[in-house]
Amino acid sequence: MQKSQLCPKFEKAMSILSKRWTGLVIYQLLSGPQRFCTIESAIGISGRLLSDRLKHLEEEGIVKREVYPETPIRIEYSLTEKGLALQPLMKELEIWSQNWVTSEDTL
Amino acid sequence: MQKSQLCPKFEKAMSILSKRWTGLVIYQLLSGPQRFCTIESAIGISGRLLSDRLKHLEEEGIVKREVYPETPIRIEYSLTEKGLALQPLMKELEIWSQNWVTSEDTL
DNA sequence: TATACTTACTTACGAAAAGTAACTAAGGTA
DNA sequence: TACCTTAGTTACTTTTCGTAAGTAAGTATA
Repeated sequence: MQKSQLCPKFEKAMSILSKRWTGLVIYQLLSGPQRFCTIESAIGISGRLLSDRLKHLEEEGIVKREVYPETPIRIEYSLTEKGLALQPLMKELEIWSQNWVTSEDTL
Repeated sequence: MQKSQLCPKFEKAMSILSKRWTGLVIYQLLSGPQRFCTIESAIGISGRLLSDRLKHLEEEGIVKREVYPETPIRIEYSLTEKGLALQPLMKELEIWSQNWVTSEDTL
């Protein structure tokens, strides 16, 4: 097996998107900043994995985390400029899914 | 944990793209029909997983497989219309990666 | 005839990641 | 003190991945 011949930047971008749940987390955050439990129930991910994904997306500079010391505590996750820049891509995926994914596909 | 509130078609589309390697396989096939071993070395995937991914993409109607009984045998994989329709999305990912992925990110 | 070569896979198996559920920590409330 | 809320973490099982070796079909070579 050989090393890939692809552009490393593209490969990196794809590796972020092709990790399970990360795409959906980003998509969900495109509708605005929100807290942990909101994302959790919106996309149906478990706390264990959401915690992991948010941590990685923060490290990648795609998501930022802000703490509001209210009662009960509020921690909001939102997209950085880098994260928001994925909007056109998500739009294309919406278009493709509407045009090509049938209702039988979703069963 | 609750069920997701997202559009099922979009979720399905994302599930295809967020399975490891599928995005790269589709991207690679955008440059034209090609055989198993070409894809294998171009993106650095193992035969075991490439076989699995091509089978699934065929089931999804994104990839088609054609056998040419030459010597040695030639089996070509190419994108269907549904697969080709992912080109704009891949273009957006290229743009994003060029704008936002740094060379340090790729280390 | 037997051995080897090519492509396109498949099988076996240990390692890594994901899924589920229960648990913890911090802060406030009854 | 006991309990509630959010935001996680831990423990454990199941699924998926990665690596390497093996198989099958069809030539070609010694």
